[in-house]
Amino acid sequence: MLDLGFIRDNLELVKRKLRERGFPDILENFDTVDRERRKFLVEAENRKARRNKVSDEIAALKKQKQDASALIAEMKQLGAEIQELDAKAKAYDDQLRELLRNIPNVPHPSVPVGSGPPDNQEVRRWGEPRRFDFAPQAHWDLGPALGILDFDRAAKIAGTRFAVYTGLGAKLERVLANFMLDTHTREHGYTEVLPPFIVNSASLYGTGNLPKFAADLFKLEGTDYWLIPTAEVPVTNLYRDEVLEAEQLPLKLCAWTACFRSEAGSYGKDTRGIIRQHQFQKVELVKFALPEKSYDELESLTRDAEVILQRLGLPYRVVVLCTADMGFSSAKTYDLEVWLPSSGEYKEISSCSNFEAFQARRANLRFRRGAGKTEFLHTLNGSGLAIGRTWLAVIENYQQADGSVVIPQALRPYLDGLERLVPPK
RNA sequence: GGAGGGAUGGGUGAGUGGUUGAAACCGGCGGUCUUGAAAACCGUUAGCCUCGCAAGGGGCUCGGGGGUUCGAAUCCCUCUCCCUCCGCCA
Repeated sequence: MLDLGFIRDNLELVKRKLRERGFPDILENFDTVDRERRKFLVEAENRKARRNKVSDEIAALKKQKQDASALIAEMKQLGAEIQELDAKAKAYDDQLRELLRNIPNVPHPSVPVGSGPPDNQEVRRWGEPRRFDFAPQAHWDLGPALGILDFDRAAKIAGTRFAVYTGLGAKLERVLANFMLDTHTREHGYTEVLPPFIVNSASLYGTGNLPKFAADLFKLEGTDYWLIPTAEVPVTNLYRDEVLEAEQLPLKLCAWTACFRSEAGSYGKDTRGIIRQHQFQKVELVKFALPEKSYDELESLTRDAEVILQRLGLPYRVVVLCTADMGFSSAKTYDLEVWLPSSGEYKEISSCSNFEAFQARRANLRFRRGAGKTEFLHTLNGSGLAIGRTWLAVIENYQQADGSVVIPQALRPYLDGLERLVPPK
């Protein structure tokens, strides 16, 4: 949510920024609704001031056992007027809130203006894609051949866009989570959190997933419970409606969770393999930061996520998303894209964003400097990393001509020294 | 799932229709005293919206929403959450 006063004072600027994001008409009614709301509000409040004053007079008269019926009759009339004006003010207020809830964040000035993914800009590259002297296989062939991935039975027990990991495949998934969590908690100063995988709708409003993106989520029938699409939702909402001390910031949390996404509207996209699943696991990094520090924190959070790819020896690049490709709540986003030899391209494996005060306003996340006034803090998060996509990146990048997969050095201590996955005879 | 009890400011906790936006205590902040600190004492200490160039007004908020009333923290309805007991259960 944007600040109401900010929109009012910078209407043309905000309109231009939102046009760049692909929301050209969203503020069309803002000025009218804002003015009407305040008009009725002021009229109602003037009458309420009168009512409060007279109520005291009535109380005083009653105390002295004097007649107050004339005043009471007048107030009855006034009360009716107030009710009417309140209703009008509320109607415009509801309209304004609805409007505010549906306005995306304003991009940071450093974000490239663009109209789609081709306008994203590469920031840096790490690692050299390996040269294969054979045709590298895709993970959806390698995995089943190694006996560590089973799509057919997943389709039977659940449906499409699900996978079953078996044997060392399941263990590799588990071990990747441990490796990531250990790195972030031991070396990067994050505190581990294990939140619920189910949240209420208020939490989803807080992060900006609702009301606009309900179709992307799984809802539990007949309840106000939703499966989380990312740990960002429960973890960002941890301190909802609370006031933190400035000294606590930046507060750095990391969480392993399963994530659930309906993937409505992605038909035909990434249909093979485990790239796009209804359920996947992710280690998420979340920061609560001082406003003046949040862009430094975005850089360091992105670096924290990159370290995982570097330790695993997976080539990647960092891309800054253009205005049209950013998520609804974000002011600036870096995507980390890992090299996939089977498709010969870089594929998103992490998304690191600064939301500035956008989520903080929605979730009422504040802090205080000393005895000063409360301020909204800034929230950030990024995948560190998506585990399923890391799993397949390891399998594909480390595959050998004989169908085996070499285990990256960094993971071997987690796998009892195992050096290689070998297909069964 | 059944029965009962509760939700008040940063915290504990008074308050059952009319200067109670809210006592008291604790905590926080400022000050007096002190070589310094502690103690003691004094003062101060919510948020949001809105009018105004400002100074300064006004409105709303006692878990959320609705209602009764001239007037609601106080009465009614409803929802949410928490606690206790019973049942069930990893």
